[in-house]
Amino acid sequence: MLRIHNSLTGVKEEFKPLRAAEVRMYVCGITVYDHIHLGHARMLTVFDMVQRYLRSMGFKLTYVRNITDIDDKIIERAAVNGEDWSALARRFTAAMHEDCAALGLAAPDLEPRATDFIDAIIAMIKTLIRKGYAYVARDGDVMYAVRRFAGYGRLSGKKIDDLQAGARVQVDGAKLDPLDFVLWKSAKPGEPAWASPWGAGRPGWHIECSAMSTSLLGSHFDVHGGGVDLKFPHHENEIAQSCAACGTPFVNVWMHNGFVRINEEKMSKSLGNFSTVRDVLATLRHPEVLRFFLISSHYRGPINYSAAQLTQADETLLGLYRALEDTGPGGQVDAGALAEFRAAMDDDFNTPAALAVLQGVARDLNSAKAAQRRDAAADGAATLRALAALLGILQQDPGAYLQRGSGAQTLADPHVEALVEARRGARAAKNFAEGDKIRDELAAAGILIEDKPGGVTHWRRA
RNA sequence: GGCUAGGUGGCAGAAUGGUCAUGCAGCGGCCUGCAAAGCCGCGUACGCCGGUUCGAUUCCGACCCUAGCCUCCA
Repeated sequence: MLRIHNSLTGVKEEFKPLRAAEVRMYVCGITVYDHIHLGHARMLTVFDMVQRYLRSMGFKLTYVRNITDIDDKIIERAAVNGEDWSALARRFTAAMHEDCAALGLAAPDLEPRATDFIDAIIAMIKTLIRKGYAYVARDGDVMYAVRRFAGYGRLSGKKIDDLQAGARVQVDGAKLDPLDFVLWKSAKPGEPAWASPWGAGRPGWHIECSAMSTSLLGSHFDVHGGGVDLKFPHHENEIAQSCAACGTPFVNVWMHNGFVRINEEKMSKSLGNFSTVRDVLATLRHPEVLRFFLISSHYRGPINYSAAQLTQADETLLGLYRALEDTGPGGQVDAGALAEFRAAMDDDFNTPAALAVLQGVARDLNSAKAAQRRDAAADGAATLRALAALLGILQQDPGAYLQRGSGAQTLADPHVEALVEARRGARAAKNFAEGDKIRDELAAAGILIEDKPGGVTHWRRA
């Protein structure tokens, strides 16, 4: 039985999809005006993990993750670059897809772009106006009247009066209430614009997600996810829009992943303390190290990013790959380990606990290998690979993975092989001094030697 | 100021009212020509103060500290 923490109620609940054996999930994606950073990578990886696990449970999943390809930031950045805004959006969409592929993320089933849903957005705004939830302000923008929606603040646990008392929200003369938010922005000269009943303009950010999610998944669906920073106001506003326009409940389960922090501070574009995915990946032995780091703690908690943390993730992953080394295909998946693993994942996607199960399997596998119990080793390897597949890790060839290295390589593979062979010859002749000298040379070049039973020597990069 | 999530051993990070998390690093042992890897073993961790309880890291209350949201942000 899968239990998921629902941000709407604040507790873990048994997960029951609206339609039997079918799950509809929407996740707020990226605004494409720059390269994605580690914070985005966490969100993408978390919901990739969720997606894989739901599918492994046998659910027919429709996973929708949008792309915001029209936004103030995009327009500003394009102006700075002297670039066409849509060209810039396309460029960073392509870059994001490259990064996602590098991270080993399965593509969502649908990846709608806001600019392809202008008609649906306009239709939704018309409905909101007709039903009295929205109004045209005197500057021509269309605003949502927050006080008309009774449930406003339920998701974020905020009360409208508290929000106003403390925050000193910037008062915009065109708004009837300071908390009202924009649904349609009238275009200023030179800005991208679409025709609408309220004149040329573009959609506000919040309405995009309401229009795309309800268009593709229906007015009432199972799961909606995103980073915690979207809880308020973005997701609160989505609820207000979708419920008011459709007249139905909107989402059953809200999931929010925690932040990536750096020096105990949120990593974000506005603070300027972000590391892009591609920069970080360039320092790693394999993108899987980043994925492993991201799933090493529970998705709802914060994680603190540092190079030392990535090194630790690298070391741990290395150990798991070592266990898989010299194990062939075949073998039976251990039902007990699988059940333990699923129990961990069923508890609100407890990936750290699931990883602990993997470690236990790896230990047994190592013992079996040491004792030359070939069948047990094959079963252990099959189990380890099968469980890890559900998390999207340990699917590379172990030997190749271990030889990859994470820094600049000082010695090419053929040279390494030649030295390893020379050392083998020296040792066979009991010339240990020479053999150790070669091993020291290799170590100085970042190559580590491991002698296996039967005169076999493995090498790997530090 | 309002609201939310946290404070676990050297580090990372789970669970849990009384028995093991797990990993990395460290120490001892086995194995090895020596290593490495692996296996076995070891370290009396739960922010502070009260309360409930036979017993609390785990429940309740106060306090301290950290992060986040209240403006764009995954």
